[in-house]
Amino acid sequence: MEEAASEVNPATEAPFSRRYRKLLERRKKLPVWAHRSKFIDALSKHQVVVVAAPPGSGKSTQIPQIVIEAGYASEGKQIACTQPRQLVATVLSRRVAQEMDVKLGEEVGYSVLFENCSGPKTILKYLTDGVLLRESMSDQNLERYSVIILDEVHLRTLATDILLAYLKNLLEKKARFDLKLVVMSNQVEAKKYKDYFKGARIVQPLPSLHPIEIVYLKEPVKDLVEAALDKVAQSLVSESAGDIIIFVTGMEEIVRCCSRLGKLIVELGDKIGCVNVIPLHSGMCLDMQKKAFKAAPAPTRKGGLVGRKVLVSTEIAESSLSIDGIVYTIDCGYIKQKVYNADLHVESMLTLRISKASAQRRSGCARRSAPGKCFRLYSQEIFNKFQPQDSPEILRANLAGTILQIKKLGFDDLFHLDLLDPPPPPEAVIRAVETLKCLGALDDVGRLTHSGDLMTEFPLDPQMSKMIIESPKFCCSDQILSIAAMLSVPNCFLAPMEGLEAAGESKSSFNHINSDHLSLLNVYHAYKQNNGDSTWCEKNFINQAVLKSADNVKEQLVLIMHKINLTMSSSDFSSSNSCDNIRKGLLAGYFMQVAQLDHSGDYLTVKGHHVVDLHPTSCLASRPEFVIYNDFVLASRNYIRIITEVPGHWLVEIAPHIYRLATF
DNA sequence: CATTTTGCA
Repeated sequence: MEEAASEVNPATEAPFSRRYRKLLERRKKLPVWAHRSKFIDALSKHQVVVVAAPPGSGKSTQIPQIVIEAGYASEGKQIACTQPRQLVATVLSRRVAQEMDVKLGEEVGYSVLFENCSGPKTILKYLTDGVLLRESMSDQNLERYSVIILDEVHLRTLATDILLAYLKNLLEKKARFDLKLVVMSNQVEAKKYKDYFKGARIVQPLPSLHPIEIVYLKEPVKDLVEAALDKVAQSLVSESAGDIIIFVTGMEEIVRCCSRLGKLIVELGDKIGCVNVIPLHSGMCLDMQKKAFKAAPAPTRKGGLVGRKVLVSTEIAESSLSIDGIVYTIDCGYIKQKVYNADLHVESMLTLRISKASAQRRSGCARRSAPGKCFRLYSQEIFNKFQPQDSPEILRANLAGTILQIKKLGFDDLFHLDLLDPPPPPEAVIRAVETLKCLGALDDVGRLTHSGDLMTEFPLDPQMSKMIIESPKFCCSDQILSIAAMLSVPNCFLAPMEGLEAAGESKSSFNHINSDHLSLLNVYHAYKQNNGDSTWCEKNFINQAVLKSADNVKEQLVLIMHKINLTMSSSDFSSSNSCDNIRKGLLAGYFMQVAQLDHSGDYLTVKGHHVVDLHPTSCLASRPEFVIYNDFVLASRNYIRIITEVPGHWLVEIAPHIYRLATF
């Protein structure tokens, strides 16, 4: 339906404060606003508008503002603006709240609400695509929103792909005449989204970019961290002022890079001004991450050398994070990704080449405030061989959790959704359905069971959700929730270069005789007993930020338990059979991830018959006949990681549909 | 003996 344009309040009638109106006046002078009226016009005539934006055009803050200004926040409905990353969402929230004269409301999970200053009405909400997808499970028509803005759609997270298909279906079956959808992607991919949503209109804002100079290496280098440091030194000493961002692949490189940087800065002495080195990765709490947005240090004395900020970051800073002041980007050209192989039923971490699009986003970080410079630690020839776009996550992910969500959303399977690209290979889907059937989430004909329905309430892997909903049967809900929380945050053990030995000792003090899961629980309990004390964490080489978030996760999981009326039945951890019960609880979810000791002394996974080894970090003292494992890591050898010993007869007891007496 | 990206509540 083409709704009447009269429903849209003209901007002038909107009850915005004087400060906000002034801001609008100023914004209208920026290039992107030259297309303001065109955008509003498109929005009033079309249900779907695709914004084909060059990076750095400021669309993530400006488009929502234009939408609000055009009066689409009326009638008690909200406007959702999704971002692929939580960090981006919260930072943008703050920024927009500051720019518009708007109160920052409560922070709910990962989303932030705004209140229009003239009244209590909620008008804009930044959230991640995953959260919006979860919301649609309980609010099938997404009735609470009048406009949904999907940002950075071209990054193609699993949630984005499913959301796109879901929203497309919602519009096509005409469930929401009044819903407006704004899809924001990069310029290259925009047409694809226009064609996907029939009748969509493309709007193209102008970039507000400074030029960027790109420098390639002529020869390949041995050590990327050293090569990066070389470029940092060069930028610090001989290039003009401006902050630096270094993209590396992982935590280990970040730690190494930061410590080398520290030394480098000392060596350079008074040739340079004050330098702040800021690591940026997911194992840091939000507050620490937000430090990245603080301005570089001021010169130590008047007329002294200008201070600089050096960010050492993973992927997390790559998309739409416009950190002001960055002038230099150093890009290693690699990314770490989890890739799932459905045939082998194995997930592995791979260090892969980035795409051209990704390389462009990385270099784009450096051109927000001034002309920038990007050092690429690879040659032009190598760049030419990069894939043009990022690989969609849906093609390389374990789909079990997604299929479960899709069932909950009321679709028979993935193939009934009109996906943007050809669907993932049938093997991947079959594997996922098989897994869900084993877990009892789907019945023989593939319908969602009661148990499966409960599982969809948890934002976790199906095995983990299963483990949780089964936990009351083994009187260990509290402990299982703690373990689930510990498993869903990054590794909490610190291993600094200096003090590696002490760190190892401290780690083994938490060891449980036959279970890494229980060792993790020991860490959690010790952390709680010490009230999260930071000196305790430091002394024990525990990453406080990680434990903090584990604690937070656990709290959320407890809330979900209450919400779905599952009783938190747990016995005291010190009771004699408590450890056995917890291990049974683990098995109730992870019975498909079992490995058995072979005659030859190797472990074989029960599913898939892969030869594996216990990961060297495991605390298991012996080599028991049966172990359950949390994950399967493909590295120099096949390792299973986070392991718990289980007696063979438990398998038959707890998963009789998989293990029969005859087998053992 | 080998250490892992990001996303959810």
